[in-house]
Amino acid sequence: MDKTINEEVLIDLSELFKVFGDSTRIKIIYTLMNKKLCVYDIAKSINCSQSAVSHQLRILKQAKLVSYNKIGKQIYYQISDNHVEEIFKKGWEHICE
Amino acid sequence: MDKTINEEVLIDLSELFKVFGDSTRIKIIYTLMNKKLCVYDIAKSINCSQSAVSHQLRILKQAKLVSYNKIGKQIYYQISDNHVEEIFKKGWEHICE
DNA sequence: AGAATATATGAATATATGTTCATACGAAAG
DNA sequence: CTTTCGTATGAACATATATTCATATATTCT
Repeated sequence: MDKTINEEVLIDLSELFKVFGDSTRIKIIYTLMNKKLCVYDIAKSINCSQSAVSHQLRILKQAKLVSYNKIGKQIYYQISDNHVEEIFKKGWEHICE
Repeated sequence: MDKTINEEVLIDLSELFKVFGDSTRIKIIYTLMNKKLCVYDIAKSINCSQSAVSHQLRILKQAKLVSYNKIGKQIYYQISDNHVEEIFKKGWEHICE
């Protein structure tokens, strides 16, 4: 393996997939597809504690898989770009075949 | 979230991505793209011990991401289907933009 | 059959990770 | 300005995971 060019990218890639590789986070991603939701609604939707969701949202934010904007007291989260949904869908296809 | 239909699939999906979410495994996948290799050559290629590679190959086999066939003493591994490369590439695109 | 080679496996260890609980922070409303 | 609501955060705990080391298994070659 060409260390200078690829190794670092491969590590980044594994870290990207690691973010998708948790059931809470993948549920959050799924829940946010095509809509914005605040933390409380995400938690309710995936039947998980507010705290756990908040922790996982932090990881999703750091990985730039979700973005957010504030409206009043609430913070609305959304999928940050199309790649996220594409990766999700490719995985989904693999599962469902 | 519709528990009866989707929750289980989402868990499966997270487990699929979890397999991609390790640097050793993603290196193995990358190394196997477009070619078959035996365990020793994989290990040499990604600069990792034979044992560690073997352990990770087991996980990749279980997830049906790689398949293999025996030739003499050696076992040649390969990517099991196109989805694997597509998922890899989608992630790669996300990283490199 | 015995030696050598290729791979797999189990136990042990260290590390990483996710959840819970308690609490802090910040904004809006009264 | 105090209370309330929504969210974030830190510590603690339990669990999961990856690697190493030693060894087992299996196949080929002499």
